[in-house]
Amino acid sequence: MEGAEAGVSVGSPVHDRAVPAGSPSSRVIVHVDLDCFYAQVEMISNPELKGKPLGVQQKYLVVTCNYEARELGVKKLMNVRDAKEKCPQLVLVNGEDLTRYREISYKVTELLEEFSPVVERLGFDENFVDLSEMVEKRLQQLPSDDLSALTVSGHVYNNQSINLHDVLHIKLLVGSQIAAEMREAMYNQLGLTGCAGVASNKLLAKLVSGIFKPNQQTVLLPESSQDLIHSLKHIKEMPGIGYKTAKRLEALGISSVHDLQTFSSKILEKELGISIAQRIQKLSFGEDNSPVTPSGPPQSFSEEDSLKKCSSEVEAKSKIQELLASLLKRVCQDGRKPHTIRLIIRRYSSEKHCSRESRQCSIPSHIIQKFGIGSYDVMTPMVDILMKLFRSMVNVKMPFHLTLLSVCFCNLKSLNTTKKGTIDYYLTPSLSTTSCSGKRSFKMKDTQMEDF
DNA sequence: TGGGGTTAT
DNA sequence: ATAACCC
Repeated sequence: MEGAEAGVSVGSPVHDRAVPAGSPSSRVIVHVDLDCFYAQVEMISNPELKGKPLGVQQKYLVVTCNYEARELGVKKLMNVRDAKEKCPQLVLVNGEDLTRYREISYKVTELLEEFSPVVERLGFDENFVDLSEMVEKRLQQLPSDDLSALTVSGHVYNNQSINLHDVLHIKLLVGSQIAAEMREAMYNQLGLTGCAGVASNKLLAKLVSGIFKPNQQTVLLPESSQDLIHSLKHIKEMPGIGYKTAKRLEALGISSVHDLQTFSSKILEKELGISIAQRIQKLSFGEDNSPVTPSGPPQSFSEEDSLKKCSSEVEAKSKIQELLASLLKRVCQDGRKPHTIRLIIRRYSSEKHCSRESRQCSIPSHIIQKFGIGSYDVMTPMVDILMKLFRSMVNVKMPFHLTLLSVCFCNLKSLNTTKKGTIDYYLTPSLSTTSCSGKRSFKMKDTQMEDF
């Protein structure tokens, strides 16, 4: 029954709405969430840290910490001074350089992609995987009447009992087994522990993954989804409802999930716009039809540094050079070439919610060509471009006070899709030179094969 | 609040 | 280019 529903409807849009949407083909989604990821990476790098309360520090904040530290009262995003006061034995490591975290983060995503290619990253430490197809295959290969041998892996939300005659229960149960295999693989191959949540959509999978917390997993059966969403004490805890939307909802007298469920749709649409209103009101019922969108390689690379005070052009230039140098290494390893560069600043302001300003421009093609090679200095012309962007935002003849500088490369294009068939393509240095440790793997090879 | 990311407008 | 969201 699922295969027939997957087809694209040929009806008019009007009919698509009137018809019950071709019935909601049931999905099995897993949300995988690593335990205090940065702290885990640090303990792998330096095993002597294991067993001690450990915090990862960025500037004056403890951005994350291990469970030993949490038991002693340290919280995420806690001020270093407060953390040291609460927990004088706290060991701190600097986590401002994200390189190792980023590398291991992508190893986790790649490991999950081996189970099913449909993996969506959320930050460095969370992934969604659509297990629907895998579950179908496993059920088809099951010896006919052997359902009674199936067992759930991990916890069942609410301790709800499983009905082996209910096909949705069976699918989710198989999903829980795959989730356990994923966590086993993460531990055996990468030494990482994490939680998993299995449910029929991303919202519910994410919410249920946090129910049993370090290194455990939970499956949500459909009959308990209302209990799960009503366990949220405030709508701000609903993924997809952020700070701004929560404030606007509160102004309307909406603070609980139940408030949002029962609020007038018409008024909500008028207040928030039809798009946000309809999306978040569906979320309040636990409904989320958003697909698991494969993340693939990153869309952008950026490096930023927050500063106490940057008030001269010379200071800015030297920071920008640092940021750019790191970015160039990353871009070189990636193998793709950025066609756009952006400079972002944050100006000091007493209490206004610190917003950022940015200016971007395309990178001249003669510079793009030079990205892979070491013989030509790409720093100098890029710094010149960035300083022009800088002066277009900051009047350097007037006093200024910046608290953040950031450089972003985006609009990344693969070598083999840009101007293929031109002489440039065959002469592109980074495919033949040794200056760049070509970290490109089979994905690039696939597209190259298609091209030839 | 750090140092990242994404999508929508 | 900004604003919202996520971690």
